[in-house]
Amino acid sequence: MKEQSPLSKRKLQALETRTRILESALSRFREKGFDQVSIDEITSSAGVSKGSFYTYFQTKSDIIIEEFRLIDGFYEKKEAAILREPDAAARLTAFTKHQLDYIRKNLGFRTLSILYINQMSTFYEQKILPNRERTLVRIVSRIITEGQTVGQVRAGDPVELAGWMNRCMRGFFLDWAISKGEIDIRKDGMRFFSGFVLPALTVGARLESTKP
Amino acid sequence: MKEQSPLSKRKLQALETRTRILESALSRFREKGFDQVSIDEITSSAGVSKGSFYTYFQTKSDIIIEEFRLIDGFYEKKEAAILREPDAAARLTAFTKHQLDYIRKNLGFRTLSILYINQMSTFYEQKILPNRERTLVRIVSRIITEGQTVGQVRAGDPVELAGWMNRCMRGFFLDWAISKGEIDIRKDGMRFFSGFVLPALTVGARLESTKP
DNA sequence: CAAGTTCAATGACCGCAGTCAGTATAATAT
DNA sequence: ATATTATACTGACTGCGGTCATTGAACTTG
Repeated sequence: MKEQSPLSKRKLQALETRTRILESALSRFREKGFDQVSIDEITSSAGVSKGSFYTYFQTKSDIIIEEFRLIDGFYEKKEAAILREPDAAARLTAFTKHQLDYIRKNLGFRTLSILYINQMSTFYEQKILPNRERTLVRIVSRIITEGQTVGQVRAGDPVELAGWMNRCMRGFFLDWAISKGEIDIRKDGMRFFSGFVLPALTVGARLESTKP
Repeated sequence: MKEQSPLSKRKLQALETRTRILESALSRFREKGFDQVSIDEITSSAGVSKGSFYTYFQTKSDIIIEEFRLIDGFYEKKEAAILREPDAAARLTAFTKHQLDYIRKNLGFRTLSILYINQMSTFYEQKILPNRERTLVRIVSRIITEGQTVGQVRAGDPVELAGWMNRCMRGFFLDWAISKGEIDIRKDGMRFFSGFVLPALTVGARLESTKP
């Protein structure tokens, strides 16, 4: 019998094993927290050996990376709603609101910390944070480009500006992670964005001087 | 009895032990790198037991924190030179140049990574990064205050603005750490500062629109 | 079919950060 | 002086992330 599927029995089993490990890990992380779950626990619960974990993931925290990829899908779903906003400033603000909400509700500062630590530690790898290919940069640079054509956004390479805005927000997320969630991510995050980041981008919102 | 000499024999020995551990650790870190040096190596070289390490430091990376405190002294030494610059923009630029230089030459991205990881991991805290008491914030907020009185800097709470500027730069340092030093800290750092952060602060440097 | 090759899977093993019950000794009380 | 308390210090021990030589099952080749 000719197998149409590109997945041979071997590949299928491998994928199955990988999925078992991934789901075992994620469900346990959610239940007890990353630090409270050992690789041995993950693998024995998944019914595989410890070594198998390392055929599919390079470090324990790589599991978290997997979950983080979902955020791009989230942005894509919100894109249409964001572009419905009337001007560039409102669009960027809406984007940031969605971002803060997603991170607060779906990631949390612990997961974010693990992500940052992973990105700084591992060498071989998947730099997902300052990656220009990401949906995040795509959407923001699109808003910027369109804003420039109608004179709402300052001049400059849209991709670079999007990266810079993104970087500033990353600074905020780092502060949030360090504060262990003590900072109010929505309130302080939006205040920082509206009060500092957005003015660096938009032309309309003139910076006021204290001297007339 | 309340009265106590700060130099009792006991305290002296304790301080001596602490110093021995600290210096053994720092010299070995510089020689072989943080990850390549074990606590056992540090303590046996210092002629003390492993347990002693943990009477003076809570984690291995706490040693790094110690070194990081020196940066405040560096800023203090540069303060006068920075304030010799003619206007707020030049002062903030000079400050940032010094900061980038110090971090590049004296810390490096590996040490910075360890610092960030430490700050995100440890709970019993010494939050030295987003700390409003730090020299960094003091100097920058002073520049901002003075800049506001002569109409060069936008309105707003100087301490908050200094914290925000600082936060943006922290976003850059995080990117630098993640990139493993691939980013050119001076070139890209100054471009980011001059092109994005400074315009968010100053009134003089008007943001240009592409539409006239 | 058998012989050879690939690679998923194994689990004993290692190195190391961090712990803690116990010891030694300085400071203080009697 | 002796007893008591405080604390610097010890090092065997634990738990866990990560490694790797080996095994055997799924594939390929002849």
